[in-house]
Formats: sequence, C-alpha cells, structure tokens
Amino acid sequence: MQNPHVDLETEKWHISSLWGPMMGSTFRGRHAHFADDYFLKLSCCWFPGNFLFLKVEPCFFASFCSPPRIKDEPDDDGFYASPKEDSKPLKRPREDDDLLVLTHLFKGGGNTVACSNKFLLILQDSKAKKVKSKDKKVPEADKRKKPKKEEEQKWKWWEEERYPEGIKWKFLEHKGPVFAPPYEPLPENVKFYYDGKVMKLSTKAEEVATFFAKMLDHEYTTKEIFRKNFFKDWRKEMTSEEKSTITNLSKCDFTHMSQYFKAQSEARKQMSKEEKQKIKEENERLLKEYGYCVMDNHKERIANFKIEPPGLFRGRGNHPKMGMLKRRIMPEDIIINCSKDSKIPAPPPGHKWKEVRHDNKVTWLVSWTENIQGSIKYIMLNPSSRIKGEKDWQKYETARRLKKCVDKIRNQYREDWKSKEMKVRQRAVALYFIDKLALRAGNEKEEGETADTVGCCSLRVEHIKLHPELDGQEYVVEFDFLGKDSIRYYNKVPVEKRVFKNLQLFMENKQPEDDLFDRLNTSILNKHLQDLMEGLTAKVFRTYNASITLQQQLKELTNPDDNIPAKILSYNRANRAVAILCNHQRAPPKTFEKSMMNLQSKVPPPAQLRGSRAPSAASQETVESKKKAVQRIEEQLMKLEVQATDREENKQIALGTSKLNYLDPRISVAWCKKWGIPIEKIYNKTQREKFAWAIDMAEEDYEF
DNA sequence: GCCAATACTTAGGAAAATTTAG
DNA sequence: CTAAATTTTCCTAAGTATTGGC
Repeated sequence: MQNPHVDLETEKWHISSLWGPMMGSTFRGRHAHFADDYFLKLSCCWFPGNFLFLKVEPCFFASFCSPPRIKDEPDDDGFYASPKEDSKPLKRPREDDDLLVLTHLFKGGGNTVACSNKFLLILQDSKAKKVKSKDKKVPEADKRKKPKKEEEQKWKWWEEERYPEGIKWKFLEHKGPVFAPPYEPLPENVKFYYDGKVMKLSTKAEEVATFFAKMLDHEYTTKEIFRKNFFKDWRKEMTSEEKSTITNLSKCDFTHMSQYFKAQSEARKQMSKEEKQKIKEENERLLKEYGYCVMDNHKERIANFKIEPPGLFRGRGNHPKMGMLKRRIMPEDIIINCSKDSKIPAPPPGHKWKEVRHDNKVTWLVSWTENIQGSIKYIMLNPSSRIKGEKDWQKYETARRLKKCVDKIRNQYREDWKSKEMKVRQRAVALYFIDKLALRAGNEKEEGETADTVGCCSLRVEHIKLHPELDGQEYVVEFDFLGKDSIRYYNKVPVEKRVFKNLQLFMENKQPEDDLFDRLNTSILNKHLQDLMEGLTAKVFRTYNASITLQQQLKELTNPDDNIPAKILSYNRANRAVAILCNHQRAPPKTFEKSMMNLQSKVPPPAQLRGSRAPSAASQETVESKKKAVQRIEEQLMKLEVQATDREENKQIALGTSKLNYLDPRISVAWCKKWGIPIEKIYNKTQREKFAWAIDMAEEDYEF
C-alpha cells in the first residue's frame, strides 16, 4: 500500500453497511458487530491539527492479547489470556499498513486527504473543526460527565501484538520541545550592590546573579563548594569590567534582588481569579500543542516536553559540582528524533536544530547534552504510553520468571560461598546482600564528579562493621552508607556464619576506603546473572522481592472482617513493608507533629459515645436511631484512629516510589477486586493511567 | 577486559493543585 | 470566603544496564 491515496470505492460496501451502527450505539463501544464471526474495532482519537479520526479496523473477537515479549520468553509464562479463549490465543494484529482509517465525515464525502501507507486516511473538512469546537464547549456545562467518553476510547495496547525486538516504533511525529522563557531583565529600581555600592550588571551577569538571589534562603548558598563553583561560573558570564570589579563573592549583596523575587511570588499568589485562569489556559494551550505526539497511530502524552531552564545546579547530598551554572539550552543543542515521513518540527525562527535523526531503535523524541556532567538528557513519553507501559509490564514478567528459579539461584550462591575462587565468593556474598536486603547493584562512579554514594558492588570496608555477637544475636553485619540520592542506609543484619566468615576474609589487610568486593563489579555480576536466567540483572531482585513481599504481606495482613478503611490500612502496611525493604525514605513533613495533634483532637471524646447510649425506657424508635448514631460515631472514630496510625507509621517512609516502580500493579488490582475495594482508594488518577493495563487485565485470583 | 557513550528507570523534594478547616 | 493541610504533579538528579570500539 505504497500509494497514499486510497481508493475507497472498493471499501464502500463496508462503509455503507456499517454506517448505521457506527453512528449509533456502537460508536461508543469498541467493537461493532458486523457479521456473525467478524467485528470491526472502532476507535477515535484527536490529532494535532484538530482532526477527529475514527478508525475502523477488522478484527476477530477472540483475538486477545499477547504478553510482553522478552527474547525467547516461554509462552507458558504468566501472560494474560482472554477468558473467552483457552486454546492458543490469537494476537490482534498491530494496527498497521493496511488499516483503514476514516473520519466520521466520510459519509458526508468530505475533502479527501488520504495519507501515507502506515498512517491514515484523513478526510479533512471544516465540519471536523466544527464538531471539535462544539465538543470543546460542551464541558462548560457538562464537566462531570466528560470522562465517560474518554474512558471508553482508551486504547488497549496490551491487547495487541508487539513489535520485534529492538524496533520501538514505526511512525513518530511531534512538535519539538518547549524552550525556557527568555530572561527578563530586572526593573531599574532593583539594585545589586558590590562592596556596599550600587552596581548595574550586564544582562548576562545579572541573569546568573538572579539565580543566586533566588536561592539566598537556602542553606546551601552558605556552603563553601557551592559558593566557589557559583562564583567561578558567574565570572565567566561577566564583562571584563565586571570581572575586574567583582572579585569577592562575600562582597556581593543580593538581598534587594531576593526581596524583589519574594514580592513577585507573593504577588503571584495574590493574583485575581481571572489572571490565574489566564495562566492556566496558557499552560493548557502549551500542553495541547506540545504535550503530545503521534506514535504509531496513537496520540500519546509526552512526559517532559519543556526544556530544563537555566539555573544553578544543586545535586543531592554532598555534590562536588553544586552551585555550577546550568546553561541555557538552545535549539542548536537539540537533536530531534522522529519519522522520516512525519512533519518535522520547526525550530524557533532564526534558529536551527543541531540534528534531525530518524532512529526507531530508541524511544526518545528530543535529546541534548547537559553541561554539568556532560550527560545526555531526553524527552520521552508519559508512563501511560504504550512504549513505557509495555516495558513496565515486561519488567514484572521478568521478575515473575525469577520467582520460578529463585530457589535454585539461592542454593547456587550458598554453594558459591565455599568456592575456591575469591571472585566467586565475592559475587555470591554480594548477590546474597542484593537478594536479602534489596540493595542496588552499585555501579562504579567517577570519583570527584558526583556525591560519594555506593551500592552493593561498590561497598567499601568502612561501610560495614562485623559483630560476632550483638544484642544476643550471632554474626551481625552493621551497614552504614549513603545510597542513591545520598539517602542513608543503616541496618543491623544477622547473617549466616559462612557469609560472616567470608566478609572477614574480604576485609583482611584492607584500608577502610578499600573496596569490600575488590574482585567484583556490576558487569561481572550481571554477566553471571544472565547465565542463571535470561534477562536477569541485579535490579530484578529488587523488583521481585518488593512484589513478592507485597503479595505475602497482603495475604497475611488483610482481615476479611475488616471494613474498608481498615483494609486500606492493611494495604498501606504491606506497601510500607516494601518501602522499608527498599529503604525509601523521606524527610518527615515539616508540619508532622502539628498535624498529628490535629488528628488526635478530632477523635470524639468517649463521653460522646457513652452519652449516646439510650436508656431502656426510650421508645423503640429512639433506641434504634440512637444505636445508629452510636454506630456512626464509632465508625468515624475507627476511621480516625486508622488514619492516625497510618500516618504515624508513615512518618519517615515514602510509599510512592515502591508503588510506582517496584510493585506489580496486578497484585494491587487483584487485591482490590478480591475485597471489593475501589481502585481509586489505592491508585490516584495518574497511577491509574500508568497502570491501566493491569487494571484492565488482572482478575482477583492473579498470582505474582 | 575496559572504557566511554548511550538509553532508559528510579528517586526525593519543590511547587502547584485540591481539599478541608475555620 | 480565606487559610491551612494534604495530595498530586512537576522537576530533574541519580541510578542501572547495555553496547560498541579498542
């Protein structure tokens, strides 16, 4: 189908016999009954440029989904099959070259703009826009109902066949990134002082100075490294006169600038409703125009379509580069990735892209090189997109394959503790830590380029202490190190004697700053894991242990007799067990104590409960209503107590990270179905979008 | 085997939005 | 209504893992 102009004549009989149901009830559904054994899938979506497409695609009813493909993943492995289909599941073909796609205007015989082989038959007509704008106005009156239509139109990519290994898409079109707004010079009356005297800065120097001024309240602007890095980079932006005048950061007075920004942000808060509305609308317009792309016939949300604005770099923890200037990204820095046959995004007037490439082996739309670490940054799709969702699903399938062989692997590494080879022993002990404690792999990092943090393979002697006996336990290892994001990992763990002895051996004749596993790195470890199971890497253990823990904990903690809030507390506790395992911490909220007090004060005093109990003399009706009142209050009390407990236990623990990245969502979905918990109690809107695949496919008997 | 480059996932905190309390 | 509390979203840093060239 190379010819982009599709002759519709031959298809006419399809259309005419379809038209009635299509415009009628079946328009709202996904499948139109066309003949006894034949269905047409209808779907509709908006494209940039404001066209509504209605897509018509033949399909067999029983053709449901395929599991995510992992190289040679056995087919018997935990995929979801349609309940209607027990024998070999037919895979619904990917929407592809020979699709027939029509706008709803076809009937009217609009202006035909047939499109490329893989794409669409577009019928462009002013009516399309009319319908669109009408649609847009409706929500004003009917905002609450709006989601219904959208929900029904959601594309179930998980019911479709996957692409061959390595190919990420066939068609990709987008509008390019949104750049940071240009610098707006300060008003004349906002002054910068050097050595007590007013000094007018050049625009470039002033811009960088504002970055510092905006951070003045932060503790890190007092740090030696921050100030040194900042000052060095700031001077690069100065004119030669400025450079010769401004030689000492301590003589710089940014306070006036800082006050100005505070006033600005205060003013922003005080803005009228209309002004706020205007800003909101502008953001929505931006999102609508740049926030989506078309990837393989579907409009998909982009995660980060805005280019990171310039500013001062502040890494996490004790970062050697804190305070450095993160430079402004220009179109000339940008590499665009899209299809050859797509409309290539235009660079801003007077500018050029660094490069436009057409690489469908990668998922990113835009990339640039950042100047602090020299690393590449990408614009990619939202977690709700097919390309991210498929990968996520696959991740959990890999973890489930590990479940099947984890016992074997555990036996293996226990054997390896006795190996003659030092390398093998180190590998086995490291793997034991990764498995038991859910430690991260621990790649090597370039010294002096980043904060000093470690993972398993990069642990140093100074990070552990060995206690032959501690608090009545034998062979205790005390871990104390900074992990990812400089979050402290502190744990005292009793280990098996062999592990303990091995650790003693590894530490012999070493300095505190020497590597604990000097014969090991992540690449050696992962190569070994690859031999044990296809697709196995160190991080799969984290996923596996997190998910299996959630499943076990849910089984253990859920009390069938509990009401919904109590069951949710159990869920959160199971989630919490995982977060603790993965060491997902957070700074306790600033208002924690106070909000805890507030909660306590809301608990109705016991007197209220007792007082509600009616004396026996009361009429039957009164007794009943009083009883109900008591019940209501008790329920309320219970809810508050549960809430208080939950919050207290959660003080320093972040549940979000594990929920989003480590827990197979099908476990949660199944649990909700089993106990009649609405999914909204567990997942918010974003999370439901990300996990749409799991919500759609998992039944209550799902086993991880 | 080693290194640099690349691509992609995971992470906590800040800011914005929404909800609740007063 | 306003303000405070809480939740959600945004932001982008910081990890993991693979690959390809030597």
